[in-house]
Amino acid sequence: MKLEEGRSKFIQAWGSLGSSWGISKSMAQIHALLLSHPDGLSTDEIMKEVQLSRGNVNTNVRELINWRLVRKETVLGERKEFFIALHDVHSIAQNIMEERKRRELEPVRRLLNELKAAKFEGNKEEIEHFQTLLSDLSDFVSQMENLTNLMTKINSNNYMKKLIKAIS
Amino acid sequence: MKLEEGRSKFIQAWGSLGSSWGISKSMAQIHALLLSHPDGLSTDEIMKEVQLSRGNVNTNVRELINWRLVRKETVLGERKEFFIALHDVHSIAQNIMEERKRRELEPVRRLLNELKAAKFEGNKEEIEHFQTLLSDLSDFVSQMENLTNLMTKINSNNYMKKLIKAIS
DNA sequence: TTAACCTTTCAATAATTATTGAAAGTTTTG
DNA sequence: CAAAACTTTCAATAATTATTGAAAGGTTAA
Repeated sequence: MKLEEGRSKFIQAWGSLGSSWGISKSMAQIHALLLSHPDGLSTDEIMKEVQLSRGNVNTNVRELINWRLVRKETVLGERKEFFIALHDVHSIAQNIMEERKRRELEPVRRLLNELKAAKFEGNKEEIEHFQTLLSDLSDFVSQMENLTNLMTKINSNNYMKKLIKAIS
Repeated sequence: MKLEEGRSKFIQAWGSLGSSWGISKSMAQIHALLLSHPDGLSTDEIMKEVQLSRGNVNTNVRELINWRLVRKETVLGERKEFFIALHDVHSIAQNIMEERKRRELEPVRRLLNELKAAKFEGNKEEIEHFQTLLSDLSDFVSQMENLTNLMTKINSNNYMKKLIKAIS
């Protein structure tokens, strides 16, 4: 298989997988493209390679920067900006986990805290069941947060990585 | 606050949070409703409570059953079916993780395996970079899988839960 | 200062995904 | 068997989300 063909396959497939990750196809494609080009690409190069509009590339590259998966770089003597993917897979994993925590867990936490603070009136048993539910869900959220933190630890500590694998 | 008000707030909010979890609003609302009713509800009761069409309720309840978050039950002497949520939060967490693993990780694994098996022709350095990328991403996927397994372990073992919390 | 070059914004449009509701299907009951 | 009670399906429609591209905004170079 030609390398170009492999890369292209990767980019296309990564794009469609993006949707199951809650990420837009364009964003995932651009990410895949940049991951496969160690030296970074300019907006126009990205547009050409993945066949997307300038606005789309601009938006999604900035979103990738928000996720800390891509950084902007300027080359001496060049006017335009180049975008370079973070290539270390542990950092990628960590940034994705952190962003997902922020987007998925924090809003839940906020809701649960609000409801846990309320004083309810009504049928005693029903109230109790509802409050148990809230408290259980809180535990769940905490557990997910712990797991995220644990992943950070794993990344920075190879010994711990082996420990985890061993007990898993 | 009236209990009914709290529940309703919970159901509405859970619904909008659903989208950040990659779950449709209706599915999340129905799930929240069933979580707050220990004895289960019938299709018509769900329709009434969350104001959704029969078709929508049917589809999403069945999706919740696929996720193993809800089970169907028939009551002696009643013709209709009742839907009961899984109320144990550890099992809920585990089923969600497993479903997400299946949806999010497995397709990536398939793609990576396919590409890793290919023999590429082209610039040597570029090929090497691309293959390193593939292999790194494989490691990432494995790590996520290990984390999922770890969570299962945590759930079945309270001592391990404390261990994780301690080292996190 | 102005032209060239590049980035950003955003209203319009397209694509995707969710929802409805009526019709068809299924099972139970009399 | 037919009617009643319920569930499932699915084409049509609505709602949401992604994408375009042209115009506006910046910045640098001549």
